[in-house]
Amino acid sequence: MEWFEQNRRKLPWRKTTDPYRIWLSEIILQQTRVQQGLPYYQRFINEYPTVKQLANASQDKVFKLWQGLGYYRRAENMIKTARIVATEFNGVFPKTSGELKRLPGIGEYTAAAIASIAYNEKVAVVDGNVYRVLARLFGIKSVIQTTQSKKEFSSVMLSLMEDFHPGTFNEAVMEFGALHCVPQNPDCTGCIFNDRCFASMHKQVQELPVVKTKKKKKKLFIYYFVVDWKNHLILNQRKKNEIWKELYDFPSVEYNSEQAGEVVMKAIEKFNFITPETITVTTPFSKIYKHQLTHIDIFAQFIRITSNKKPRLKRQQNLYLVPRNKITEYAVSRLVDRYLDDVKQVK
DNA sequence: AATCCGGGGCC
DNA sequence: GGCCCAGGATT
Repeated sequence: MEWFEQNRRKLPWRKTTDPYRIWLSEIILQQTRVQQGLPYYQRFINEYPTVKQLANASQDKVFKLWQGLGYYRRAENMIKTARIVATEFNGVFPKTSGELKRLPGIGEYTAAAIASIAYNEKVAVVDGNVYRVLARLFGIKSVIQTTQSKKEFSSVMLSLMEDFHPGTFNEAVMEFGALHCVPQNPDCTGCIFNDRCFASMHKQVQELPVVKTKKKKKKLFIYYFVVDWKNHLILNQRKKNEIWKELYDFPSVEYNSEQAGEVVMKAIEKFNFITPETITVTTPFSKIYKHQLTHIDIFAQFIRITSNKKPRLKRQQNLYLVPRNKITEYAVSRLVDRYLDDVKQVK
């Protein structure tokens, strides 16, 4: 707690106990570094200072503001929760971790964070920082991210919390993990726990915490069709339970292996909104864009198609004919954003 | 309990 | 190129 007092970063959500702002910061910071989330937090607070204003926002605007942050289900659940709080709770977030956890996008960690920071409830947070700091300090060798170890670390946190302010104590452990007890090459000789840290004394800093072995990455090959009709492009909103849910991209075909050009050309016929006789396909295709996600390596190629007949779009296909100069109003993945940057005449 | 979901920065 | 981040929902 003394270390935290002296070393804490000045972060905007630390200037307030407003549950809305605490909640917003926690949603943004799920699996996201503070430095990456910071500008997004500022933009959301500027645009939507209260939960009711966020609840009244359109999904498209919220997703555009969220663009580039990843894990887009967070944005979807964030809107849901904002609307529930605005309508069912009259704009006031529930005051216990148990009730908070029932809201979409709020799990054990986030419920504990909000309840302890905004409402002084004595509950412990367990995040990546907590796992690392406690595992090293006390030599806890349980494999993290199992239901059992989550409870174990939570109980250790509670035994340490004593009568400190719960929210401040939770933040202190996380901040210590984020700034000092970092994953790689921490400064153990300059550490306040130097004389009693299990990992440091037993030279197991690199081995702790014990993490599950990672699964092998899959590969995904996406061939995008950029269909142009009279300065309009066809956008596709991804709706299924797949990557980039709710974001916009172009009609595409996806494979788990690289495909020959003829196969891709043949695939165009499956799109019933254009007819092969009235289109011109520009060759060669674009360069291959490599895009790395946590669990997939994506290889994408963009194929420009000019149509001299108006595409027939059905609403249920989630396809939209959009004027070129309006494309920037739609939230897209970083992959598509990168492509649009490369061909600015489209953007 | 296992699996899926983004993007970025650091070493 | 691997690691991991103020995790949650679904299966």
